[in-house]
Amino acid sequence: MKTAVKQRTYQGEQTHKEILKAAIDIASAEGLEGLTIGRLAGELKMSKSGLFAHFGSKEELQLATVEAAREIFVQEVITPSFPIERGLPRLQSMLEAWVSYMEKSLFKGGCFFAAVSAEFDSRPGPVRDRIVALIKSWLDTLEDEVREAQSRSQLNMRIDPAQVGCEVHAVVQEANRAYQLLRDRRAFDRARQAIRWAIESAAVSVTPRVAN
Amino acid sequence: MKTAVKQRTYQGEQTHKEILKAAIDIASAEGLEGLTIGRLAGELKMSKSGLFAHFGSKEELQLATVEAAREIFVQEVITPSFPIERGLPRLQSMLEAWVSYMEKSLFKGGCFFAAVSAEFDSRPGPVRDRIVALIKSWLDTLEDEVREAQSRSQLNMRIDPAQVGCEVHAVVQEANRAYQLLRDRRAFDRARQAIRWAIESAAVSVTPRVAN
DNA sequence: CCTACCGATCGGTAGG
DNA sequence: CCTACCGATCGGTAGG
Repeated sequence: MKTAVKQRTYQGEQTHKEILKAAIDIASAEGLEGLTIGRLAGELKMSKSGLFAHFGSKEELQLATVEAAREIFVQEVITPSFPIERGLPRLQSMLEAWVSYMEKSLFKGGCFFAAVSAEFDSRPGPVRDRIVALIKSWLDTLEDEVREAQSRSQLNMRIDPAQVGCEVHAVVQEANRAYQLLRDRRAFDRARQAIRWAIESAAVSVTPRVAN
Repeated sequence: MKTAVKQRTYQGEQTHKEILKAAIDIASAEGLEGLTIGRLAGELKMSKSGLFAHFGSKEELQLATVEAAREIFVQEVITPSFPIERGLPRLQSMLEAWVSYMEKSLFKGGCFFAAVSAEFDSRPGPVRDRIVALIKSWLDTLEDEVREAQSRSQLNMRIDPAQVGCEVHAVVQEANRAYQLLRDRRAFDRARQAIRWAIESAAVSVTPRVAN
């Protein structure tokens, strides 16, 4: 009896995970609104209401999908950089992990957060609020590591940490867009190059972009 | 009789323009799929089928909306820079016009092309094809002006024009995203600053980002 | 430009 | 987890 219950709970959890994996894939390509319950049920060969039972509403499904995507992002991009020394080394490590993660094209539609942040930037509600908070927090993490690099004399004290954070964020996002739209894989190395220049030009002693 | 016909044609054209103006506004905020015929008809206080008569299908409406948005972009960003001397001056003029155009927030959801390119990057079809072609053409325009600046000895011959084109494109897109998502108006000046640095570090004689 | 429809699909519920 | 529904809305059509 006890085993059966446990079995069912384990099965339920597995199903839950499978649903969210498929949901991230669909949402990265067609958005969190394009993620309809019927579409998702069809993909998983489940009934609509069977799937629906796992979540109370479409909004709850969207929020759970955002959370699942967040966990993968943290695991792929942030956690591997924890052992790295703080300051410039960790900043570079996180940025390289981020570019690699995009280059691997883990999800059908590329970066999940790039897709859904554009989709929800004008749709008020808890889903937008959560997406905004996560992106803000990632920008803060980058900015903070720039500040740490300054305090360790790895970057010039006179540059604005927010400015450098935004610049590196910008070029990585551009790589995702260029790849998704133009299918140009050179976009990833361009992002790496742009990151190097953004960091070098903020260094304590500036190295020119090209030899003159 | 003839006047009446002309009148009706003129009226029809006016209505057509009004529809597309509203369509761009809705699509910039809620996407070209969120632009439903019922929603658009409601906004314009027309019947669904009355509005539908102007276009043969939803796809035709989407394509017409993309074209209308393109015309506004050309008029706001590209045309004003035609009188400017080619090379670095024209490049800077186009980029400043682009940032200003975003800062003005002409449409409800910010940059139309930022919104719909993210939405359609995984939806094959003529709408995606058209959006991709327009974005490709804008990137080519920027890259071409970098090349012109090189041939006029305003930028270093050893830098890659595509790299600089992508970088400036990236930082302007980042400004739109940051403003739409975080409502931080400093994003526009950060974009201007990032453009200056991208250009300065590609100049014939490099100026450091900060005085050392 | 309108009214009056069509089948399909949406999010969601009842009941098991 | 299922079948069998609900009202609302979707893109689109007929006929005027």
